[in-house]
Amino acid sequence: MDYDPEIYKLKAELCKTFSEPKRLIMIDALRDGERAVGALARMLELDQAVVSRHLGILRDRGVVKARRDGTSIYYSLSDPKICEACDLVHEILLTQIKKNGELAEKLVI
Amino acid sequence: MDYDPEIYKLKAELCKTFSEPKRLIMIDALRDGERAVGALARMLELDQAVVSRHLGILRDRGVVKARRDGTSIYYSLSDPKICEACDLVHEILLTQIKKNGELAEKLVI
DNA sequence: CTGATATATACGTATACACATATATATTAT
DNA sequence: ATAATATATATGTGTATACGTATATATCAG
Repeated sequence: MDYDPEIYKLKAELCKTFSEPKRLIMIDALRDGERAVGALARMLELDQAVVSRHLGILRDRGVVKARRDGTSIYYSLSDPKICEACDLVHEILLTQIKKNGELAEKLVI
Repeated sequence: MDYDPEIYKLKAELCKTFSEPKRLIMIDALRDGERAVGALARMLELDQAVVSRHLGILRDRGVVKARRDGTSIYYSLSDPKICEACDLVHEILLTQIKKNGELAEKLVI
């Protein structure tokens, strides 16, 4: 079997980018289009430094791209497939919750 | 905006499950069907304890399920969507690499 | 019950990450 | 040049996680 470790390391790093609740919320908030850092911070009621740091991480991993306009920096998703991936994770989670619900019912009986 | 923190926490935990190269390799190794712990360890040339621990993490997060047969425990993917999600991550990564390649070419010129 | 095989876990250690706070940088207007 | 606004980063701290090694548990054959 030839599982190229380098590729899997990169994939894991990309997944790690999605492994933080606030970053996932930010990604969803960027679905409708670009947002400036401050706008995102206010919208999500998060500290400016926190938003900036998380956006920096997303940018370093190529998940979002930045565009400067004056003093503001606008961030947007770099690939529509990122939304698809998040949707899939959502579906997987819903399936899990549903299964657990059924299991809970069985245990109650 | 109503971003339910609980849901995003669960999503992030699920993504965290995918944030480890060895776990991603294991998931791919389980695409063809169930495998016992020892078989996986030999196949991937990993320590038994390491494989067991990672499988335990995947199991706790509902990514794989376990079936005992004698002294062996066979693990398999719990949801085909997990493969789809990994495929999407792979595509996103390839797109990134391609973009970086183009950028590199531009820089060379 | 004993030994053999398969799997899981406990412990110590090193590393990575997220946060709060404070500070630095960059751009524009005056 | 200076002030104002927007964004980024540095530092210290607590927490999580992955590993290697050793050990524990579970199942079966005899």
